[in-house]
Amino acid sequence: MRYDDRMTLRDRKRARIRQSLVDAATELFERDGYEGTTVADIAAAADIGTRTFFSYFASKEELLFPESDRRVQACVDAIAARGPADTPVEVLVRALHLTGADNDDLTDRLAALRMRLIREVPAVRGRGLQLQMDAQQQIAAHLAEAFPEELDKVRAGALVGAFVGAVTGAVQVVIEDLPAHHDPKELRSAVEEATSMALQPWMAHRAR
Amino acid sequence: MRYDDRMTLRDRKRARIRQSLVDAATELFERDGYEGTTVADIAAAADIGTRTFFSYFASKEELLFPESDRRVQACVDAIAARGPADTPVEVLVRALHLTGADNDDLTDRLAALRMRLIREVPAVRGRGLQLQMDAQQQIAAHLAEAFPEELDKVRAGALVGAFVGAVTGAVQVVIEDLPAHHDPKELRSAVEEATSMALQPWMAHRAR
DNA sequence: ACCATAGCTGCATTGAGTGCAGAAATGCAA
DNA sequence: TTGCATTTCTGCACTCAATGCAGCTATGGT
Repeated sequence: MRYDDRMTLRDRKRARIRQSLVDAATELFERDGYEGTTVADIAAAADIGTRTFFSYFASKEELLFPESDRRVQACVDAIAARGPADTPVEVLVRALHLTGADNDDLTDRLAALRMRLIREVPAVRGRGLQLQMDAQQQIAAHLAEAFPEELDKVRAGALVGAFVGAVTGAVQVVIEDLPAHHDPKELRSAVEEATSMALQPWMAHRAR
Repeated sequence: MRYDDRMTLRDRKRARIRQSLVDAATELFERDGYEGTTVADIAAAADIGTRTFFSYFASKEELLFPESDRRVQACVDAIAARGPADTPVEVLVRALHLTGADNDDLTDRLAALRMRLIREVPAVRGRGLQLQMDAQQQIAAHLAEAFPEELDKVRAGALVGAFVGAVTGAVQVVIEDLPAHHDPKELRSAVEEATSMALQPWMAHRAR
């Protein structure tokens, strides 16, 4: 038996189908819109039974947030990789900058679609916010653990919440003001600008 | 025609039915749980047709957030009522403290239920977060307008986001650590503690 | 008392999501 | 390869939220 296939056949097949569901959904959402696409359509496009869809994704919205864990994991890793002289704020700034900049080329199309649907479809926005809150909580827990002397759990929650809230609040304003048909690159740079603007107070604090 | 009845009969009737829907929902959610209660049940308890329910509330979740505008309005008013020497941070701290403290006696039961369901039911949490974001955006817009020299729109978004995010992040941690069967008063004081803890960095800034 | 209109209602329909039970595919051992 | 145990897939039936429509009822103004 080969070892370098990192999964059993079952798992590889499963991963393949999962991916093809995301691909099919991306395609269909772009063509017919989110509400105009049914789960049955997506399942059919990926050639599985409608019922089976729900053993891959718990809901239609989840399709837009595959690997939501990855970003959180990256943050947690960034916290774990802190230097001995780092302050919580420094670590957090690094972690969040990193999170905002992880756009792989492959996921780019999905990311753009997601951004648009978060604006337009309440159900999607709701799910996205929920995932964000969950991520915040995990990050806060790890941060509190990493700096047991400087931060208790509640303070860590407040700190992370303030950071993420600042970025989100700034990005939201920027997105709203963007012309309806914007260049994806334009959005990307606008988000980056908003992010650094939001984090600026803390950066100044760091430079003291 | 009497003038002191501040609405037409139609509107008073409508308001009465709306309230009785909220009351019925509160009752039923407490007794049978959120998922265990159908919209049809609620409509029946308020003695209206199931179809009619949706002309009062756009969705089942809305029942838990009646008058979500009131809080926003209070914040906006607080901004409008600023003194000439106030800084954005000072105004915002006042506005948010006020928002957190507006528990009327009558809405108390609903507020407790809402808090619980936000924790337990994803759909409710999602809706709550959405309303929060909308509120943030409105507040940010007004704040930017009130301090055109100190803040542009993006910075206002970041500032408000940071405040609300800090409070929310802190509160979330507190709520999570609370024993399953907690005294409502306990929760209330915990939330207040978390709030002031979250706002502390800015209060210090103000005191300089 | 009358009429125009706003609001209420039942009916039918769509689509998400779940439970269940049988069929099919897979992993494993001989 | 064959056979067996277990996981996964799938169709079917069902519940419930939500919407469109068409007819009915109640209200407000004259």
